[in-house]
Amino acid sequence: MRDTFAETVVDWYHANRRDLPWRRDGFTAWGTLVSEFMLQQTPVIRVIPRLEEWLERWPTPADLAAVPPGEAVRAWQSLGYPRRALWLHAAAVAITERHGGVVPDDVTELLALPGIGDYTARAVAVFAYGERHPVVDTNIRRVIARAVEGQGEPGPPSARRDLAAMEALLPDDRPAAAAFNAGMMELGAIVCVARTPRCDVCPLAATCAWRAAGYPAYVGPRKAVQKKYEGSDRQVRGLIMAELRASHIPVTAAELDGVWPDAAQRDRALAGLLADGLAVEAQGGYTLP
DNA sequence: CAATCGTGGAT
DNA sequence: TATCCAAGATT
Repeated sequence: MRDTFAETVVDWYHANRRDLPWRRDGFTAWGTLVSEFMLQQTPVIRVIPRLEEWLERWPTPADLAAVPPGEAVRAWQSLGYPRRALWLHAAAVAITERHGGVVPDDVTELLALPGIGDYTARAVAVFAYGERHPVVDTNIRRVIARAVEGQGEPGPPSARRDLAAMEALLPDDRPAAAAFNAGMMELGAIVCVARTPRCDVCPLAATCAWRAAGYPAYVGPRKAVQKKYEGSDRQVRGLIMAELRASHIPVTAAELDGVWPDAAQRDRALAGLLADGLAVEAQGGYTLP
């Protein structure tokens, strides 16, 4: 019985999917949108508690739109990349004002919202509304690179190529397409992982091109090495943001002097935060917006 | 296209 | 200890 590639993944997914909040019955499109924002570059395990707090406090886009953006940044806590909180708030405002408080199901309309790119727009359309689109995230890129292309790692991201590669595998049937998207992500997340793939339990092991070729080492262009975090501007921005989140009154410049010894770097970080709208000048100091 | 943007856990 | 990596988006 030769299942197709997609059928194999879908069957595996139905039998092995993790029980995650955004997969519960009755989970809203807004909840899906919030979860996808939080999951951008932040691991599932760290997202779950923040997501549940968030949706209890702001169960609809209008609820979030009604509070100052700084409240979103504060509730974001230490999920990282706090501009996402700002953009999520701005998206909630736009959804409330332009879409009657209903999260759009159309990819083009989703793409027009702040903080939503190729991945998030399709993830919301597919997982919240069951639309048929290819979804491509880092997991799916890795599974396709290995199982289909026979390479140990995906090449540099290219939205056009990556979406076309996923489209070529996508079932015609909408529910099957949604399950295939989710299944490919899940497979990449818990089996076909970056460091030590668990090929012994992989449903695609028998047909995997990379395995068949003897696991050749990746030869293509290496992804840029991530710069060291310790001592970086990112770290200083993070330290300043932690101060602002912790205080409900303006944080003075003198207080910020204590977060980092290098004044020039501190000033640069603060200027960046002000430019990004993550910090604003208040009487006698700085606060969240 | 490349650089920038947090944080924390795993190896 | 140092490096990698995580459901990306923007400029």
